[in-house]
Amino acid sequence: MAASSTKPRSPAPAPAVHRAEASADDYRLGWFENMVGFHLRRAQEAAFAAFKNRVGGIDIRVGHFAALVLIGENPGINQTVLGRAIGRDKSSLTPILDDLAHRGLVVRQRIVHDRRRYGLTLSAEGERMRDTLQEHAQAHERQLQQLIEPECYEQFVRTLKRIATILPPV
Amino acid sequence: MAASSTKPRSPAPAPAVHRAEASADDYRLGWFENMVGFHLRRAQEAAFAAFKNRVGGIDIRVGHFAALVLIGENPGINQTVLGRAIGRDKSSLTPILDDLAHRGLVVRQRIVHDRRRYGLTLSAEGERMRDTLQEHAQAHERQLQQLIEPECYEQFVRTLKRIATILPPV
DNA sequence: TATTGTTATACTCTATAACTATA
DNA sequence: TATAGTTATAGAGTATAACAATA
Repeated sequence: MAASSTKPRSPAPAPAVHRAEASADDYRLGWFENMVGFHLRRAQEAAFAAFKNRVGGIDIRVGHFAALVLIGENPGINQTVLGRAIGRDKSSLTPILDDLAHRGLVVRQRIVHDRRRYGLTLSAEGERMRDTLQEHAQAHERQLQQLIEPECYEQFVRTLKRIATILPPV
Repeated sequence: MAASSTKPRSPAPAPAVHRAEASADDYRLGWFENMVGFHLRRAQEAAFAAFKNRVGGIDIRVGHFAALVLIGENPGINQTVLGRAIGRDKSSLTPILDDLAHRGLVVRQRIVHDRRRYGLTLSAEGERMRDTLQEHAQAHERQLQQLIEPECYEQFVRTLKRIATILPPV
Protein backbone atom coordinates (compact mmCIF):
# COMPACT_ATOMS: atom_id res chain seq x y z
CA MET A 1 0.00 0.00 0.00
CA ALA A 2 2.91 2.29 -0.35
CA ALA A 3 3.07 4.76 -3.16
CA SER A 4 2.77 3.20 -6.53
CA SER A 5 5.93 4.84 -7.67
CA THR A 6 8.85 6.05 -5.70
CA LYS A 7 7.90 9.34 -4.30
CA PRO A 8 9.74 11.77 -2.08
CA ARG A 9 8.20 11.55 1.30
CA SER A 10 8.88 15.05 2.41
CA PRO A 11 7.54 16.11 5.76
CA ALA A 12 4.97 13.39 5.64
CA PRO A 13 5.03 10.51 8.06
CA ALA A 14 4.83 6.92 7.02
CA PRO A 15 1.24 6.34 6.04
CA ALA A 16 0.69 3.67 8.59
CA VAL A 17 -2.44 1.63 8.51
CA HIS A 18 -4.55 3.02 11.18
CA ARG A 19 -7.51 1.66 12.99
CA ALA A 20 -8.95 3.82 15.69
CA GLU A 21 -9.46 1.60 18.65
CA ALA A 22 -12.76 1.54 20.39
CA SER A 23 -11.37 -0.34 23.30
CA ALA A 24 -12.69 1.50 26.30
CA ASP A 25 -16.32 0.78 26.73
CA ASP A 26 -17.14 4.26 27.91
CA TYR A 27 -19.96 4.95 25.53
CA ARG A 28 -23.18 3.35 24.42
CA LEU A 29 -24.05 2.59 20.83
CA GLY A 30 -27.71 2.74 21.69
CA TRP A 31 -29.76 2.81 18.56
CA PHE A 32 -26.83 1.66 16.45
CA GLU A 33 -26.43 -1.45 18.53
CA ASN A 34 -28.31 -3.68 16.14
CA MET A 35 -28.08 -1.72 12.92
CA VAL A 36 -26.84 -3.78 10.03
CA GLY A 37 -25.58 -0.73 8.16
CA PHE A 38 -23.48 0.48 11.05
CA HIS A 39 -21.83 -2.84 11.71
CA LEU A 40 -21.39 -3.58 8.04
CA ARG A 41 -19.32 -0.48 7.83
CA ARG A 42 -17.24 -1.24 10.89
CA ALA A 43 -16.63 -4.80 9.78
CA GLN A 44 -15.53 -3.71 6.34
CA GLU A 45 -13.16 -1.15 7.77
CA ALA A 46 -11.63 -3.69 10.12
CA ALA A 47 -11.23 -6.28 7.40
CA PHE A 48 -9.73 -3.73 5.05
CA ALA A 49 -7.25 -2.52 7.64
CA ALA A 50 -6.23 -6.06 8.47
CA PHE A 51 -5.65 -6.87 4.83
CA LYS A 52 -3.62 -3.75 4.26
CA ASN A 53 -1.46 -4.58 7.23
CA ARG A 54 -0.96 -8.06 5.97
CA VAL A 55 0.30 -7.04 2.55
CA GLY A 56 1.88 -3.91 3.93
CA GLY A 57 5.34 -5.05 3.00
CA ILE A 58 4.44 -5.34 -0.67
CA ASP A 59 4.28 -2.18 -2.71
CA ILE A 60 0.81 -2.61 -4.07
CA ARG A 61 -2.68 -1.49 -3.16
CA VAL A 62 -5.93 -3.22 -2.78
CA GLY A 63 -7.37 -1.81 -6.00
CA HIS A 64 -4.29 -2.95 -7.88
CA PHE A 65 -4.58 -6.39 -6.44
CA ALA A 66 -8.21 -6.62 -7.47
CA ALA A 67 -7.23 -5.62 -10.99
CA LEU A 68 -4.52 -8.29 -11.11
CA VAL A 69 -6.88 -11.01 -9.97
CA LEU A 70 -9.66 -10.06 -12.35
CA ILE A 71 -7.40 -9.64 -15.35
CA GLY A 72 -5.92 -13.03 -14.59
CA GLU A 73 -9.39 -14.46 -14.42
CA ASN A 74 -10.58 -12.67 -17.55
CA PRO A 75 -7.67 -12.41 -19.95
CA GLY A 76 -8.34 -9.92 -22.71
CA ILE A 77 -10.86 -7.97 -20.63
CA ASN A 78 -11.02 -4.28 -21.41
CA GLN A 79 -10.82 -1.38 -18.97
CA THR A 80 -14.47 -0.48 -19.03
CA VAL A 81 -15.63 -3.97 -18.17
CA LEU A 82 -12.90 -4.29 -15.58
CA GLY A 83 -14.22 -1.11 -14.02
CA ARG A 84 -17.67 -2.64 -13.76
CA ALA A 85 -16.24 -5.75 -12.19
CA ILE A 86 -14.44 -3.75 -9.52
CA GLY A 87 -17.26 -1.26 -9.18
CA ARG A 88 -15.28 1.79 -10.25
CA ASP A 89 -15.49 4.25 -13.09
CA LYS A 90 -13.21 3.63 -16.04
CA SER A 91 -11.42 6.89 -15.40
CA SER A 92 -10.42 5.57 -11.99
CA LEU A 93 -8.75 2.61 -13.62
CA THR A 94 -6.50 4.55 -15.92
CA PRO A 95 -3.88 5.39 -13.28
CA ILE A 96 -4.06 1.89 -11.83
CA LEU A 97 -3.46 0.25 -15.18
CA ASP A 98 -0.83 2.83 -16.04
CA ASP A 99 1.04 1.80 -12.94
CA LEU A 100 0.61 -1.93 -13.43
CA ALA A 101 1.67 -1.69 -17.06
CA HIS A 102 4.59 0.51 -16.18
CA ARG A 103 5.77 -2.08 -13.69
CA GLY A 104 5.48 -4.79 -16.27
CA LEU A 105 2.73 -6.68 -14.47
CA VAL A 106 -0.01 -6.09 -16.99
CA VAL A 107 0.13 -6.00 -20.78
CA ARG A 108 -2.14 -3.66 -22.70
CA GLN A 109 -2.70 -4.68 -26.26
CA ARG A 110 -4.82 -2.85 -28.78
CA ILE A 111 -7.51 -5.09 -30.15
CA VAL A 112 -7.08 -5.42 -33.88
CA HIS A 113 -10.65 -5.19 -35.03
CA ASP A 114 -11.63 -2.53 -32.52
CA ARG A 115 -8.76 -0.23 -31.99
CA ARG A 116 -10.54 1.74 -29.31
CA ARG A 117 -10.02 -1.00 -26.79
CA TYR A 118 -7.15 -2.54 -25.00
CA GLY A 119 -7.12 -6.20 -24.20
CA LEU A 120 -5.58 -6.65 -20.76
CA THR A 121 -3.51 -9.64 -19.77
CA LEU A 122 -1.06 -10.49 -17.04
CA SER A 123 2.61 -10.82 -17.78
CA ALA A 124 4.51 -13.72 -16.25
CA GLU A 125 5.67 -11.35 -13.57
CA GLY A 126 2.12 -10.17 -13.08
CA GLU A 127 1.05 -13.73 -12.47
CA ARG A 128 3.80 -14.19 -9.93
CA MET A 129 2.78 -11.01 -8.16
CA ARG A 130 -0.83 -12.05 -8.15
CA ASP A 131 0.05 -15.45 -6.74
CA THR A 132 2.08 -13.94 -3.94
CA LEU A 133 -0.70 -11.56 -3.06
CA GLN A 134 -3.26 -14.29 -3.25
CA GLU A 135 -1.39 -16.21 -0.62
CA HIS A 136 -1.68 -13.26 1.70
CA ALA A 137 -5.30 -12.79 0.79
CA GLN A 138 -5.96 -16.44 1.42
CA ALA A 139 -4.48 -16.19 4.88
CA HIS A 140 -6.56 -13.11 5.51
CA GLU A 141 -9.62 -14.96 4.32
CA ARG A 142 -8.94 -17.87 6.63
CA GLN A 143 -8.70 -15.42 9.48
CA LEU A 144 -12.04 -13.92 8.54
CA GLN A 145 -13.63 -17.31 8.21
CA GLN A 146 -12.56 -18.20 11.70
CA LEU A 147 -14.89 -15.48 12.89
CA ILE A 148 -17.86 -17.02 11.13
CA GLU A 149 -19.57 -20.06 12.51
CA PRO A 150 -18.91 -22.73 9.90
CA GLU A 151 -22.54 -23.64 9.44
CA CYS A 152 -23.31 -20.00 8.72
CA TYR A 153 -20.57 -19.31 6.26
CA GLU A 154 -22.49 -20.00 3.06
CA GLN A 155 -25.41 -18.00 4.22
CA PHE A 156 -23.24 -15.11 5.35
CA VAL A 157 -21.57 -14.74 1.98
CA ARG A 158 -24.86 -15.17 0.17
CA THR A 159 -26.36 -12.37 2.20
CA LEU A 160 -23.47 -10.05 1.44
CA LYS A 161 -23.82 -10.77 -2.25
CA ARG A 162 -27.50 -10.11 -2.09
CA ILE A 163 -26.95 -6.77 -0.42
CA ALA A 164 -24.32 -5.81 -2.97
CA THR A 165 -26.29 -6.79 -6.01
CA ILE A 166 -29.96 -6.30 -5.38
CA LEU A 167 -30.10 -3.47 -2.91
CA PRO A 168 -32.24 -1.01 -4.81
CA PRO A 169 -30.61 2.40 -5.33
CA VAL A 170 -33.74 3.89 -3.68
CA MET B 1 -0.20 18.28 -12.66
CA ALA B 2 1.31 20.27 -15.52
CA ALA B 3 -1.28 22.93 -16.05
CA SER B 4 0.32 23.91 -19.28
CA SER B 5 -2.82 24.63 -21.21
CA THR B 6 -4.90 27.72 -21.04
CA LYS B 7 -8.23 26.11 -21.58
CA PRO B 8 -10.22 25.69 -18.42
CA ARG B 9 -12.01 22.45 -18.09
CA SER B 10 -15.45 22.52 -16.65
CA PRO B 11 -15.90 23.63 -13.08
CA ALA B 12 -17.37 21.66 -10.30
CA PRO B 13 -19.77 18.89 -11.09
CA ALA B 14 -22.58 18.09 -8.75
CA PRO B 15 -21.35 15.53 -6.24
CA ALA B 16 -23.95 12.97 -7.11
CA VAL B 17 -24.14 9.67 -5.38
CA HIS B 18 -22.74 7.20 -7.74
CA ARG B 19 -22.77 3.46 -7.90
CA ALA B 20 -21.06 1.83 -10.80
CA GLU B 21 -23.33 -0.87 -12.05
CA ALA B 22 -22.03 -4.34 -12.55
CA SER B 23 -25.05 -5.35 -14.50
CA ALA B 24 -23.68 -7.10 -17.54
CA ASP B 25 -22.37 -10.46 -16.59
CA ASP B 26 -19.50 -10.30 -19.02
CA TYR B 27 -16.75 -11.16 -16.61
CA ARG B 28 -15.94 -13.80 -14.04
CA LEU B 29 -15.11 -13.08 -10.43
CA GLY B 30 -13.24 -16.35 -10.26
CA TRP B 31 -11.19 -16.47 -7.13
CA PHE B 32 -13.13 -13.61 -5.59
CA GLU B 33 -16.40 -15.48 -5.98
CA ASN B 34 -16.51 -16.70 -2.42
CA MET B 35 -14.21 -14.25 -0.68
CA VAL B 36 -15.75 -12.71 2.38
CA GLY B 37 -13.53 -9.65 2.17
CA PHE B 38 -14.48 -8.86 -1.39
CA HIS B 39 -18.20 -9.16 -0.83
CA LEU B 40 -18.04 -7.37 2.48
CA ARG B 41 -16.66 -4.42 0.65
CA ARG B 42 -19.21 -4.52 -2.13
CA ALA B 43 -22.08 -4.89 0.32
CA GLN B 44 -20.90 -1.98 2.39
CA GLU B 45 -20.54 0.23 -0.65
CA ALA B 46 -24.01 -0.66 -1.86
CA ALA B 47 -25.58 -0.06 1.54
CA PHE B 48 -23.73 3.22 1.92
CA ALA B 49 -24.81 4.45 -1.50
CA ALA B 50 -28.41 3.48 -0.82
CA PHE B 51 -28.39 5.34 2.47
CA LYS B 52 -26.86 8.44 0.94
CA ASN B 53 -29.48 8.44 -1.76
CA ARG B 54 -32.19 8.06 0.81
CA VAL B 55 -31.16 11.07 2.87
CA GLY B 56 -29.90 12.87 -0.20
CA GLY B 57 -32.48 15.59 0.19
CA ILE B 58 -31.26 16.47 3.65
CA ASP B 59 -28.11 18.50 3.94
CA ILE B 60 -26.22 16.22 6.26
CA ARG B 61 -23.72 13.44 5.87
CA VAL B 62 -23.35 10.04 7.29
CA GLY B 63 -20.59 10.99 9.70
CA HIS B 64 -22.67 13.88 10.96
CA PHE B 65 -25.62 11.63 11.47
CA ALA B 66 -23.53 9.16 13.42
CA ALA B 67 -22.34 11.99 15.64
CA LEU B 68 -25.88 13.15 16.27
CA VAL B 69 -27.05 9.69 17.24
CA LEU B 70 -24.13 8.98 19.52
CA ILE B 71 -24.24 12.35 21.24
CA GLY B 72 -27.93 11.84 21.80
CA GLU B 73 -27.21 8.48 23.27
CA ASN B 74 -24.28 9.70 25.39
CA PRO B 75 -25.04 13.24 26.49
CA GLY B 76 -21.94 14.97 27.80
CA ILE B 77 -19.59 12.76 25.82
CA ASN B 78 -16.38 14.45 24.74
CA GLN B 79 -14.87 14.57 21.27
CA THR B 80 -12.12 12.06 21.86
CA VAL B 81 -14.47 9.39 23.14
CA LEU B 82 -16.92 10.18 20.38
CA GLY B 83 -14.12 9.63 17.91
CA ARG B 84 -13.48 6.19 19.36
CA ALA B 85 -17.15 5.37 19.14
CA ILE B 86 -17.28 6.28 15.47
CA GLY B 87 -13.84 4.86 14.76
CA ARG B 88 -12.25 8.12 13.69
CA ASP B 89 -9.41 10.27 14.93
CA LYS B 90 -10.37 13.24 17.07
CA SER B 91 -8.99 15.62 14.47
CA SER B 92 -11.48 14.26 11.99
CA LEU B 93 -14.29 15.20 14.31
CA THR B 94 -13.39 18.84 14.69
CA PRO B 95 -14.89 19.97 11.37
CA ILE B 96 -17.93 17.78 11.88
CA LEU B 97 -18.64 19.21 15.32
CA ASP B 98 -17.82 22.70 14.09
CA ASP B 99 -20.51 22.31 11.50
CA LEU B 100 -23.07 20.76 13.80
CA ALA B 101 -22.49 23.40 16.45
CA HIS B 102 -22.60 26.17 13.88
CA ARG B 103 -25.96 24.91 12.69
CA GLY B 104 -27.24 24.86 16.23
CA LEU B 105 -27.70 21.10 16.36
CA VAL B 106 -25.04 20.35 18.94
CA VAL B 107 -24.02 22.27 22.02
CA ARG B 108 -20.42 22.31 23.13
CA GLN B 109 -19.97 23.17 26.74
CA ARG B 110 -16.67 23.42 28.56
CA ILE B 111 -16.55 21.10 31.51
CA VAL B 112 -16.04 23.12 34.66
CA HIS B 113 -13.54 20.96 36.49
CA ASP B 114 -11.58 20.04 33.35
CA ARG B 115 -11.56 22.95 31.03
CA ARG B 116 -9.74 21.05 28.31
CA ARG B 117 -12.86 19.13 27.42
CA TYR B 118 -16.15 19.89 25.86
CA GLY B 119 -19.27 18.09 26.94
CA LEU B 120 -21.40 17.52 23.87
CA THR B 121 -25.17 17.51 23.91
CA LEU B 122 -27.93 17.84 21.36
CA SER B 123 -30.02 20.98 21.15
CA ALA B 124 -33.76 20.62 20.73
CA GLU B 125 -33.25 21.20 17.03
CA GLY B 126 -30.49 18.62 17.01
CA GLU B 127 -32.90 16.11 18.48
CA ARG B 128 -35.44 16.89 15.83
CA MET B 129 -32.87 16.49 13.10
CA ARG B 130 -31.70 13.23 14.58
CA ASP B 131 -35.25 11.94 14.74
CA THR B 132 -35.90 12.81 11.13
CA LEU B 133 -32.73 11.14 10.02
CA GLN B 134 -33.44 8.12 12.17
CA GLU B 135 -36.69 7.63 10.32
CA HIS B 136 -34.81 7.46 7.05
CA ALA B 137 -32.20 5.22 8.57
CA GLN B 138 -34.90 2.98 9.95
CA ALA B 139 -36.44 2.62 6.51
CA HIS B 140 -33.02 1.87 5.10
CA GLU B 141 -32.49 -0.69 7.77
CA ARG B 142 -35.79 -2.38 7.04
CA GLN B 143 -34.76 -2.59 3.43
CA LEU B 144 -31.48 -4.19 4.41
CA GLN B 145 -33.22 -6.63 6.71
CA GLN B 146 -35.44 -7.77 3.90
CA LEU B 147 -32.32 -9.11 2.25
CA ILE B 148 -31.45 -11.22 5.25
CA GLU B 149 -33.30 -14.40 5.98
CA PRO B 150 -35.08 -13.68 9.26
CA GLU B 151 -33.71 -16.70 11.05
CA CYS B 152 -30.19 -15.57 10.17
CA TYR B 153 -30.50 -11.97 11.16
CA GLU B 154 -29.15 -12.25 14.69
CA GLN B 155 -26.26 -14.35 13.58
CA PHE B 156 -25.47 -12.03 10.68
CA VAL B 157 -25.17 -8.97 12.89
CA ARG B 158 -23.23 -10.91 15.48
CA THR B 159 -20.74 -11.98 12.86
CA LEU B 160 -20.28 -8.44 11.64
CA LYS B 161 -19.65 -7.26 15.18
CA ARG B 162 -17.16 -10.01 15.72
CA ILE B 163 -15.27 -9.06 12.59
CA ALA B 164 -15.25 -5.40 13.58
CA THR B 165 -14.13 -5.94 17.13
CA ILE B 166 -11.92 -8.96 17.34
CA LEU B 167 -10.28 -9.13 13.97
CA PRO B 168 -6.64 -9.01 15.01
CA PRO B 169 -4.69 -6.16 13.42
CA VAL B 170 -2.21 -8.83 12.18
C1' DT C 1 -23.74 9.22 -32.91
C1' DA C 2 -21.83 5.96 -29.65
C1' DT C 3 -18.00 3.91 -27.23
C1' DT C 4 -13.12 3.31 -25.20
C1' DG C 5 -9.78 5.17 -22.88
C1' DT C 6 -7.32 9.64 -21.27
C1' DT C 7 -6.95 14.07 -19.24
C1' DA C 8 -7.98 17.85 -16.28
C1' DT C 9 -9.98 18.76 -12.31
C1' DA C 10 -12.34 18.83 -8.01
C1' DC C 11 -14.00 17.05 -4.00
C1' DT C 12 -14.67 13.87 0.15
C1' DC C 13 -12.76 11.68 3.77
C1' DT C 14 -9.41 11.03 6.98
C1' DA C 15 -4.90 10.77 9.20
C1' DT C 16 -0.47 12.81 11.27
C1' DA C 17 2.05 16.22 13.51
C1' DA C 18 2.55 20.30 15.67
C1' DC C 19 0.31 23.46 18.40
C1' DT C 20 -2.52 25.79 22.55
C1' DA C 21 -4.61 25.41 26.75
C1' DT C 22 -5.24 23.16 30.28
C1' DA C 23 -4.26 19.38 33.93
C1' DT D 1 4.52 15.41 31.24
C1' DA D 2 0.01 14.12 29.68
C1' DT D 3 -4.47 15.05 27.64
C1' DA D 4 -8.39 17.52 24.84
C1' DG D 5 -9.17 19.86 21.08
C1' DT D 6 -7.52 22.73 16.86
C1' DT D 7 -4.93 23.78 12.89
C1' DA D 8 -2.30 22.90 8.87
C1' DT D 9 -1.45 19.85 5.66
C1' DA D 10 -0.99 15.78 2.97
C1' DG D 11 -2.67 12.28 0.32
C1' DA D 12 -5.49 8.34 -1.00
C1' DG D 13 -9.36 7.44 -3.53
C1' DT D 14 -12.64 8.34 -6.86
C1' DA D 15 -15.99 10.81 -9.70
C1' DT D 16 -17.46 14.03 -13.63
C1' DA D 17 -16.97 16.18 -17.91
C1' DA D 18 -14.73 17.06 -21.97
C1' DC D 19 -11.81 15.18 -25.25
C1' DA D 20 -9.45 12.25 -29.16
C1' DA D 21 -9.54 8.23 -31.61
C1' DT D 22 -12.19 4.91 -33.45
C1' DA D 23 -16.47 2.50 -34.58
